[in-house]
Amino acid sequence: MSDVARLAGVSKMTVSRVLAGHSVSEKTQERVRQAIDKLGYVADAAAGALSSGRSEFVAVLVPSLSSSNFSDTVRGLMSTLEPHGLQLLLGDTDYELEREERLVRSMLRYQPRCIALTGAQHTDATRKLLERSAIPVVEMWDLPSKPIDTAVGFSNVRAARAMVRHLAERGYQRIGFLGGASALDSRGLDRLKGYRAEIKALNMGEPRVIRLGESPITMSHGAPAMAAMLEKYPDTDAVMCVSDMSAFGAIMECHRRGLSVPDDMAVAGFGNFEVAECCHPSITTVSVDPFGIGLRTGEALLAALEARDTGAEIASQSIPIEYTIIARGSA
Amino acid sequence: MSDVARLAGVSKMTVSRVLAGHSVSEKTQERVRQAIDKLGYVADAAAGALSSGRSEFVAVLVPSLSSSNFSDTVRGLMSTLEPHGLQLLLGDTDYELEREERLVRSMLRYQPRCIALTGAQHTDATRKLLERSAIPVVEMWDLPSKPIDTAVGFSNVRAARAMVRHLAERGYQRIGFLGGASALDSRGLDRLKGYRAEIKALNMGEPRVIRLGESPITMSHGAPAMAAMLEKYPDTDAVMCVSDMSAFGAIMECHRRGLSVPDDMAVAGFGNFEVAECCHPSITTVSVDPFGIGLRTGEALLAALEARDTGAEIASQSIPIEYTIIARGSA
DNA sequence: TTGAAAGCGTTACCAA
DNA sequence: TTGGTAACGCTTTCAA
Repeated sequence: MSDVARLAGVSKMTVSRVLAGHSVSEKTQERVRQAIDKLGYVADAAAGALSSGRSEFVAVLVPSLSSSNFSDTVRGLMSTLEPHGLQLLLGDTDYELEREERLVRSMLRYQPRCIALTGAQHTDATRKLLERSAIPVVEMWDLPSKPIDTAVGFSNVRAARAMVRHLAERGYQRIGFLGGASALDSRGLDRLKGYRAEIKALNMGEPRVIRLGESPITMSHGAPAMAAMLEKYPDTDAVMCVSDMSAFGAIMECHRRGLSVPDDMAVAGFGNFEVAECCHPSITTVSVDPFGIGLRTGEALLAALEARDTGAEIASQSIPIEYTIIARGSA
Repeated sequence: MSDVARLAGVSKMTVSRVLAGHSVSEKTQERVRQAIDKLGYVADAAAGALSSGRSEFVAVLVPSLSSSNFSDTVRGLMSTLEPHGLQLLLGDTDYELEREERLVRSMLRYQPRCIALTGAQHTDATRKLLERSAIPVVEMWDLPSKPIDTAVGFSNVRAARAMVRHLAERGYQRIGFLGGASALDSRGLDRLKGYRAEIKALNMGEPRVIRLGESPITMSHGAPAMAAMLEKYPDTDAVMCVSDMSAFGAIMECHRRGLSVPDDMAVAGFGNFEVAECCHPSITTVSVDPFGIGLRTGEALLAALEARDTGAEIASQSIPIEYTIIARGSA
């Protein structure tokens, strides 16, 4: 910056002002810009952050980058935050709370302006770290009963209950659930909880649950899970899956066995992934809006930062994201 | 840090040394750690970077976060770089060279230690920026004829040619190509180029090309593209698709029309996405290794940094990633 | 509209 | 093994 200042014949401060868009006469601005171009000068953001006491980082933690659910949420966040010059610090927790804690600790070292996490479950140490950092926090994809600060999401329990009701209304009597075995995917566990609750509420007998494989649930989870279901509860007439991914795999397994979907076996998914619309039969599912969760989270974060700047006290809130049952060919 | 030092009864420098793992007596270390815990002190990475003149950032640019291809590459990068305490700065160029340039410019402000880009195409300004920054650069997913520095990828042209040969060897005579319309997806364009070249080399007549929709190519691109192909070249007996995603959509469209795959119409994909293995019929495809590209890129980056530290001059190289044709049911 | 000086929180360097 | 001092490159603040 000194070099630029010297070449333009001004002080460092003037260069700084030009870069920040503060009031500088046209002529001076022009000269400074030319000097910048000539030297290929790029301002050091770390120094700026240190000096001004405010970074332009937003920390974001998702359980898995390879699930389109979460990568879409990240895209939503990016599209909201980038225009404000904010830079995402992205971390993949791999569904592990300890990894989340490690990542939070490591990211906090960059003094992010705010942070978005996935889910309601965090280690005590994570909570303490966040509290101490005193920055705005948003929990995504869930509506925790005791949110740390703000939350943007929906109740996976209720969404799963709605799907069971949907299947029951369509006349299916012996409804099973295909989920993951991981004790760490709390969205998945909530869906299972919802399934159990509604089966009980509707007096539909013993729950029929198959749990197979680690999160993130992929297509290849579906086939063996469906096979296990048919083995254990041969008279099942419908299954709801924790994800469209496994629903797709389950349908393929039915095809392979010569079972017609939905006549011999109805299948429902969760998430409204692209495959649910494109495959045959298309998959009845719960449509959620991952990109929208990212957008709304971004907006909530911006609002919190704005409030902080103006000194306004902002009430932390839980922002519900709509979901809908989409009835298609598979159920 | 001063607070910690005071509480532990040492100087700031000693605290800094404890954090950096430099030689400090056991006893002192213990006291310092206790003080850190008690105060919940978190070192400021920006200040450290400023002082030491080296950040812990690695800039990474991909065309699209929603393609599992690239999110897997990002995961590969993360898994290699995180153990070394490096933090990814991730950017999504949305297949736009100008956006890439903007992102590079913005990321360079954080003084990343090195940078990974996707593809061989960049604006002149981007190239100049990278040159000026004088940090190690890796281009991924391609083997440019004039790499900026290091490259990790494979020839999409050759891979596509290999697929055409595979189909020809299987006896298909009238082979078409289903690709995207985007002029910016150079991996896609290279595959088209390879298709044309091999069709010509094998004397298979006029190329039959349908180009529809923007990148990233998704499942929903496939059905209309297949429809257009049947409209324009009704006697086509095989199509190769720029991606497994559109191949899946194309197969669904065949099912809808009562065409048997592969008897009435063979379909091949590209990428060996999960759906290619799980759907029915399973899809013949080119298996590439997106996670491996990320891994190797991370290793190349680490090697370059290492070399820089030891003062060794490292020759920039092009690292080829293997791909293979996987023959399955669809072709 | 512009400039000078102080200071942000850390690490490099040299001295003890 | 430890401590003091001077930077790192910027922005804030105050003065002109």
